[in-house]
Amino acid sequence: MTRVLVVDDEPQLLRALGINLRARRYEVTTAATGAEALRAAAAHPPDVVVLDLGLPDMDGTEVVAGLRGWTDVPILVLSGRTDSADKVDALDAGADDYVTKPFGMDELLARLRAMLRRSLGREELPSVSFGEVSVDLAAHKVVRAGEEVRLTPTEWHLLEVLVRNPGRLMSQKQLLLEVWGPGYETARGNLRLYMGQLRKKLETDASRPVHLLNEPGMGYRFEP
Amino acid sequence: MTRVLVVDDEPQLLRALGINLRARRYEVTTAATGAEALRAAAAHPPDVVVLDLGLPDMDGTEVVAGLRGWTDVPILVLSGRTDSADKVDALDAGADDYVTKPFGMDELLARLRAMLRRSLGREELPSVSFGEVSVDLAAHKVVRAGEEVRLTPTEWHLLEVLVRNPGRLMSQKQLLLEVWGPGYETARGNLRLYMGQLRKKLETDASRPVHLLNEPGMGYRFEP
DNA sequence: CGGGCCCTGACAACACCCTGACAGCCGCCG
DNA sequence: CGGCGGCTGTCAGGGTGTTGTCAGGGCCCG
Repeated sequence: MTRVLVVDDEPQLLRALGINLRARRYEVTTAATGAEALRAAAAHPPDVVVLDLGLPDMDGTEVVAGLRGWTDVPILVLSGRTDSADKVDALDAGADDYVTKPFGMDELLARLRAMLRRSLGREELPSVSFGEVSVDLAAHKVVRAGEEVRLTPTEWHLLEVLVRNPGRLMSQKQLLLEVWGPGYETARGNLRLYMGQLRKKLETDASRPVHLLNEPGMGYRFEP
Repeated sequence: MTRVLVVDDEPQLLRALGINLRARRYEVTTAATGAEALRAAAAHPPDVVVLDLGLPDMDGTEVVAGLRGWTDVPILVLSGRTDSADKVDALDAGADDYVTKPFGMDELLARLRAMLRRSLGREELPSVSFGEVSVDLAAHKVVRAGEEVRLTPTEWHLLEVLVRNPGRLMSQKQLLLEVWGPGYETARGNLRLYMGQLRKKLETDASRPVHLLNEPGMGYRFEP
């Protein structure tokens, strides 16, 4: 879930933002001062920060600078001041967007979506690790104990389906349908063969698998 | 130099923006219609787009969608409409920022800087090296063991796509689509041919490639 | 006309996929 | 207790598709 840190000293606004964000299924944490905001961000790195410039303890641009010192998290600045110079200062300090109060909640949410699209949109690493093996779904790469493992297309496809459903039991029919397509639901021998290949290439002891498990009569399960 | 594409149908505004941007050492190209903007962006990919929503030939969000179909270039939208719904539509269509007219030039420039900080920061790779070869993406130049290597346009295009995705497996369809465009998805023989040319020109032993690798049945991978 | 450049077709070598067969394991039943 | 059938893991062989490479022809441009 996407985590938003909202920094504002007005309880009203804080509450309104919290309600709206939570209703959109964001995870919201709040801070009322700059110092608190920096602590909260460090303790629990957010995916995006909404920051009111008018804080009681420190200047808004200082907060921006304090965050920028160690993180690239997108920062959306709220301010009551329409002065152009303030906007320029905040943006040049490292903020990503600047919205003046009063603002429409739907516009704010749209701007948040636009920012998140940029930072998360570059897809967070769909990389799964188990034992001495790590699977990078984006790069189509499998590394075991530092060395790259070569997989054939079918092996990869099967592994991908299993890894995308960690801990879940996948019936043979499901796996055959997903990897081989309709018409191969009966080729159970095939599945055994490729599961064996994967075990040989990925398990430390192929004869005693730990991650690629079989449930007799039911199907197979990937356990991270 | 940073390249800005400014799309607006008001000659005045176009001139004002052009003067201010060029004074800040941006490289500016302009377009007065949506169709022209799409052509210009395709011919000469910009680093950032400033787009007026009020164009004579097409709706602004269509232009955004047309760009988003193939590029992640940051888009800053200008509009005379302060209506909140318009902002939401444009941002959700894929725009990154929305500024209402009239606007302060310094604010616009600060917003441009903020957008460029994000996208260029992420872009990196002006030059990539592997083995005895170095590829300068900006200058369109390839040097091998100190000597310049001559590449044909298609060879270069293919190499560029591979180098921009280091370590990642690129499917044949992806490569064909990116290099030859839609309609050539089936011309797999072509891809083999040009991959061979690149290997012959860049690999030390073309028959035993180390950096331009094939994964049978899946695609090709560039390994630095 | 000559020179690049791009595309097509052909072929050998290779990698991959499927099939069939067999042994081990387990639970069931005679 | 022993035989039996179902399920699983493993191995080897033949068929099929893919890849690398070469040669040849069309196109554009100087």
